[in-house]
Amino acid sequence: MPKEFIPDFSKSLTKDFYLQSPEIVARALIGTILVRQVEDNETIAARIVETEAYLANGDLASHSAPGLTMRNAAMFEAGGIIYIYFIYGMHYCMNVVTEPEGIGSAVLLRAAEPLMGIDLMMKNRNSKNINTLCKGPGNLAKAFGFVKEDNFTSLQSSKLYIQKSYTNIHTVTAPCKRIGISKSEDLLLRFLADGSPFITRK
DNA sequence: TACTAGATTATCT
DNA sequence: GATAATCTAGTAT
Repeated sequence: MPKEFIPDFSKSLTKDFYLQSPEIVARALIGTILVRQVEDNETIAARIVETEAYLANGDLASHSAPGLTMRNAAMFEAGGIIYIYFIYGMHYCMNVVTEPEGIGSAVLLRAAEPLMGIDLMMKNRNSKNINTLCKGPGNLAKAFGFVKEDNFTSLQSSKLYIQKSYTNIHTVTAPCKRIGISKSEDLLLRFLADGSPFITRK
């Protein structure tokens, strides 16, 4: 960890950023910091080290592929909100919605490096291993305390935002195959912070 | 280190 | 009624 992280809402990513294509956003999010304020003024923050893009077109693995449904509605909103879904009967996953309204794309946050509120993350995860607190989309969402009620939440409020990175401690790897999908497997839409010990796997 | 099974339920066909 | 953008613990190698 290079230096202490200081949350600063004025450095949060703007609406325009989220209106870009999911591939651009997924790559650019590596190294940025997800910040969430919880009730008693405690702050949870973690540096994003792994993302996957889910496209509006030609991507059968995307939840948006079958068109608008009850579940994926958040993906069809304008970029800059989050899409939370429940999977395998027990896990939530957290996505950043991208592109303008009606398109249907998002970026799945798969792993992050805990920076602040680590005690709270440990409590949420019921684990003391800092290396795995936010490793994997289900774990990341759990560490941050995301639940289905957080679906559609804006990323442009002081309660929840993504802050620009202030150092480039990692380079972003060339895109590779996404994890855990059975359709459109060959699309290279997964981005990693090179050499980070917090990513799910090489 | 590598693979496998089991947990468990909202959502869509 | 089948499936799923997962995780963990267990057993095998």
